Amino acid sequence: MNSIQTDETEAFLAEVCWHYYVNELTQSDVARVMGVTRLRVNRALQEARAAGLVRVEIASPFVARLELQAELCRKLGVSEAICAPADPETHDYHGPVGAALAHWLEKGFREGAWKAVGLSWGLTLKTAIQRLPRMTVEGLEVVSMIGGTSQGGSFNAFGVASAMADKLGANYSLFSAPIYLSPGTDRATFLAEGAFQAHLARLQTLDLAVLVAGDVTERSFLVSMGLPTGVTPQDLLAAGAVGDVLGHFLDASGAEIAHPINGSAIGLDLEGLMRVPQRVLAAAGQHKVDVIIAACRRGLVQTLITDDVTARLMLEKLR
Amino acid sequence: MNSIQTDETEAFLAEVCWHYYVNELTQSDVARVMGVTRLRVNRALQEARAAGLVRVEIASPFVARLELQAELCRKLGVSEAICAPADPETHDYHGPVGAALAHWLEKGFREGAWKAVGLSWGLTLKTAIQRLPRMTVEGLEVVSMIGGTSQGGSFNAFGVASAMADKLGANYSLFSAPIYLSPGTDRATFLAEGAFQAHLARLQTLDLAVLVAGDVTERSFLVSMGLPTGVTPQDLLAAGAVGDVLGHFLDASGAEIAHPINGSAIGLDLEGLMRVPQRVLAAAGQHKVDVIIAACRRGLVQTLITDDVTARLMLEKLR
DNA sequence: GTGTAATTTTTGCAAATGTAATTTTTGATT
DNA sequence: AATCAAAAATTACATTTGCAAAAATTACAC
Repeated sequence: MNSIQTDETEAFLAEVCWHYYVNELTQSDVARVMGVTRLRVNRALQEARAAGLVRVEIASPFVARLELQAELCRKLGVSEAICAPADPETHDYHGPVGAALAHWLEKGFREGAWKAVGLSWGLTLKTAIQRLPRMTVEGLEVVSMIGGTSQGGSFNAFGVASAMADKLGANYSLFSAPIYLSPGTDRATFLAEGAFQAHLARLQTLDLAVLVAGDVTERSFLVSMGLPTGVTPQDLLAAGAVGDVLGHFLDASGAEIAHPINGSAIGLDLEGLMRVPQRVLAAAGQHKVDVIIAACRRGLVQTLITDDVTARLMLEKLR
Repeated sequence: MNSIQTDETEAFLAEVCWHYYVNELTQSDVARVMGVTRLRVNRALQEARAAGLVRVEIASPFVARLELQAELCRKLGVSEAICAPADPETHDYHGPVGAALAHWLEKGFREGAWKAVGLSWGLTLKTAIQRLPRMTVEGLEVVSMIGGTSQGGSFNAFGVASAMADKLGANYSLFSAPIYLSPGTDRATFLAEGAFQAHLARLQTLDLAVLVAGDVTERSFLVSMGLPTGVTPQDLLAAGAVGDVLGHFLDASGAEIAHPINGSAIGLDLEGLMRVPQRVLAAAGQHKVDVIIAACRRGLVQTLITDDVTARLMLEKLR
């Protein structure tokens, strides 16, 4: 073996570290003061660090969040995770998460990262777009990735896409269609319509998909207002669903559940979504923990934006 | 003013520090990951350090002693201070301090730093010499700097000098004289004696003086056995004495007290001592706190060897 | 003493860091 | 819209650090 011999006494290590870190001498100076060679000082510092003799502490509340984010990246396999600070009182996640998404989007737009942005819809997304500053993004196109409900107001597909386009001085296009085909309608026939074809083509050119996630309770607008006639939340739960992304219901492992509803969703399917180069998911809340995990496991998510409370719940679940 | 504008948010600073210190990226990599320039990372790190955001902690019991030593250097104006670890039970300082002095001397001898070493005498010094390893120091001369008492055994001037010379294979020379002239004896006449003249000449060539300090109580052998007839500890205390170095009694400020005894000491006087290029004082114990401080204030001491208990007592006094 | 092995020190160099000068960009003002 | 001032990025360079190869020293066995 050729491992270099390094076994200085702790007193020596401590003194080297002390001169170097506390007194802020250079390694050369430490060597001179202590009457040894610079090499030994250099090695001593490495040994001390390896032995955990020196511990750097970063005294900032932000560090906890950074650690949380890194842990999320590791455990969920996403390449970026952002934890907005949740309001611990109300745990109204829409505010912080919306702001974080807005900030993230703003940065990207400013860098000119995207020309065609695909949107889903929901309260989280609406909040984010509200907080987006008014700015001009040259040649940007906002494209809705799924159909909308007939009700639902400003957080519906129409409201979300138009609000964003308005904020950014962009054009937008959306499906003039419900989320789900009614049972019996032939999907191919329906989509053969010229307007839909043009829109579907646009979806192939997206360079960013902004996703949200819904759970399978009445809290989800999709569930409470958008499900096709005859489909109940209980059906979906029975099929293993933990929530939806773009109207496609996933089980805990991230696979689409075996239920006809996934075949009748109007819009970009998950395979198509995977071809969009950049994908961000903004979602938070205790009830969404499972679907967020599922979406990440499915590999849909590159950037996850959530809040610290939800993040901790997810990590707890993944432990 | 031309102070560069650096006012990053704490979140930014924390993230930079986190990547740099926790993840151990280089500054360039941090810059790349965070999408900023290396310069900003570099500045951020400096700002964070300046703001106390990063705190390096050295987890070692030795650090406390290093800090103690640095504090002693600063407060006492000595260039080197060594605190041996005292036995907190017995607080027998002779062992640790003796060992520390022995170690310090051994290092110097090994480097061939000295050719002529001046000694005082006392228990501390005797202990140190006992712990000195047997070694050969080419051409070394051991010289006693003061006279001795007629009693006192192996810690007396004779015992100390001969023991050290024996350990180091050196020659030694000493005063065949008491510490103090009896009242009435003329100093000049007494020292005109040929043997003394030769010895005094040797004292001019010393390159190291090994000093100890005594207090003004019966615990000091000098006080209990060596004082000239008619001089009592009370006399000395009344004159402001806090202890002695080389038989010269000092007041709290380090000045020699106005008492005839300082004029009748046989040996190197303090002015002569100051001409010895290197001077080390080994002393510890609660009762010696004042005299050690005094000796340092007088500028007699370059290297102070004591124990941590005494060190803390001294710093407490100097606060 | 002599040779050999192990260790330490020296030396050299590439990478990383700290810093200042220059250029570019940005934002504000007119 | 043009101009200016301020801020930021780029560039360039000196210092410091990390690391490996070569040289010197030391330790040890014979």
